[in-house]
Amino acid sequence: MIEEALRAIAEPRRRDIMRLLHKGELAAGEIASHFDVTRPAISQHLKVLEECRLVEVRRQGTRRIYRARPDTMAELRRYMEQFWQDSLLRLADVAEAEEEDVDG
Amino acid sequence: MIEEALRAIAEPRRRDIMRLLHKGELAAGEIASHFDVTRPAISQHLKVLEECRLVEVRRQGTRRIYRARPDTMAELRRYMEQFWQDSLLRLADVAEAEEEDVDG
DNA sequence: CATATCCGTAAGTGCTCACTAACATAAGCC
DNA sequence: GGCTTATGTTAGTGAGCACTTACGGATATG
Repeated sequence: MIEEALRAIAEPRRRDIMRLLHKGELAAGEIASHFDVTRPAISQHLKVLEECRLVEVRRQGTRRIYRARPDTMAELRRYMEQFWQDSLLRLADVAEAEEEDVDG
Repeated sequence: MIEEALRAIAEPRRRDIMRLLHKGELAAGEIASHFDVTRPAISQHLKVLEECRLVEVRRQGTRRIYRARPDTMAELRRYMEQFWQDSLLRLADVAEAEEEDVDG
């Protein structure tokens, strides 16, 4: 699930959509009006974002209001933080070890 | 460039490769031996990771030693942090505003 | 009910990509 | 120069995906 969220976020257009929603909730048509692609294309992106729980929808008359889900955003952030730590901290250790090799 | 790095990282197999390299540098064959896919598949992943500067290579005889690049990792991390902030902080504001709406 | 609005869905298309199998390249060893 | 080792590259394949066009469904309005 978090896997899907990461792949969803890796797509530029979907990040753009998320950035829009960070300013507040918007109807599907309002979101689509910000882009050059057709409305169905945005609708499909919204479906992907909804399925990985990065956004949620509520209906208001004929309109569908989308909003970002901070909980999933935070979850994804923690996942990435874990990845950075498994990376940067250990790489720092590696760098130190290599310096010792050079010095010794 | 940072775009490509994010897309590269979004692929599970490439994250697995990066996690291996976080423990220290490895030859291409050593990396491949950790996975069930063929060696060329790993070689192509390594090429992608190298092109977006997430890893770097050095040659040692017939072997090619790969290591992670902390600078690009850090750059990507900053990029994502920016994204989270454009997200979580603002969404917190939105939540407060909505609570006020409810209360008021 | 008829119409307009807002929006999702289905079908089709072209592109990207992860993977495999086969070949090519480069360095060490006899 | 042959032979082995280690690895990259090429061609081909199947799947996924972003996009468009055409259609369907649900809700307000007369």
